[in-house]
Amino acid sequence: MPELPEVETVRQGLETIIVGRRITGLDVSGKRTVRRQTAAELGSRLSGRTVTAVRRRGKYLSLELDDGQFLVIHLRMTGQLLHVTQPSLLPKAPHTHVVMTLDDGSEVRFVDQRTFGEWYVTDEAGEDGLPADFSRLGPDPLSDGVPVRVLRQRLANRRSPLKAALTDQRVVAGIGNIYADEICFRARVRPDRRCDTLTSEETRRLASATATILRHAIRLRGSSLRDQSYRDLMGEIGGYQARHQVYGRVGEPCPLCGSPVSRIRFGARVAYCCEVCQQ
DNA sequence: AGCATCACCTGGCTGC
DNA sequence: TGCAGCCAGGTGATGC
Repeated sequence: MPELPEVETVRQGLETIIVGRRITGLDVSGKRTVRRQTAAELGSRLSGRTVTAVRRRGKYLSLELDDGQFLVIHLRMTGQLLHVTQPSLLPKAPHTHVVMTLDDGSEVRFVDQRTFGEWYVTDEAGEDGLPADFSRLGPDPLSDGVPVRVLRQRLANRRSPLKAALTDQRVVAGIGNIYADEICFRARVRPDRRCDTLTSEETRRLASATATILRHAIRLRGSSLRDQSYRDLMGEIGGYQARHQVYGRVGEPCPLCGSPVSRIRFGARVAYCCEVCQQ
């Protein structure tokens, strides 16, 4: 599932191949990917435009166009962007819902098995020069950082479990299921701890673990799980899954103390953790 | 306001 | 072996 490190890896790839390129065509075959406007409107607003920048906040991608519009893409759970340099040699994969053609003849294909992913175009910009809708999102740990005092203030009055807060995109943008569990493990705090019981020291460790884990995961180009639904723009899988300490490792020894990793449930959620090392 | 729950969707897995 | 039913999971809507 693409979270911040995976989306950032895709962003870096897109930046390389698309900035300065003109969009020459858009073929929308899926019914659900484009829902805020018609496929025809999306196509006509993108055609002929040149991409000037590719930016990201949390899990959202924004392609800036030369007329001030933004093409916003969210991969949700199974969305993949693939760059195909010789389209005639590579048949479209199943679940290909959008094909965007560039002026060098290459294609960016959007493949999304579960059709939760979304594409839309907007011209409403926020103060930060990103699409206005992004203002709902909390700070991006990579581009904005997560100062301890911000995290402390955002967690102090919440009664929900820590993992629910970490994956709430209004608190911090970009953390999902995998990295929330890894961050909690590194900070040695249980994912089901009530936020308002966290000590300053624990919050400090959470802020620090967030930065460390996300940066490391980006260096390794993200995590691909067994279904390999995450792949980068060139179709390559990531490398961070080998570094997961607790996520998906129920029963395996905790890297710190050796006791088996637990899969705990709270509310409708599941999390992996070491019940000895994490309090 | 803040929190919980559900809907959205498909393929793979589990258990009978 | 076959198949029903569960599970995964980010986000927005809805309900309490």
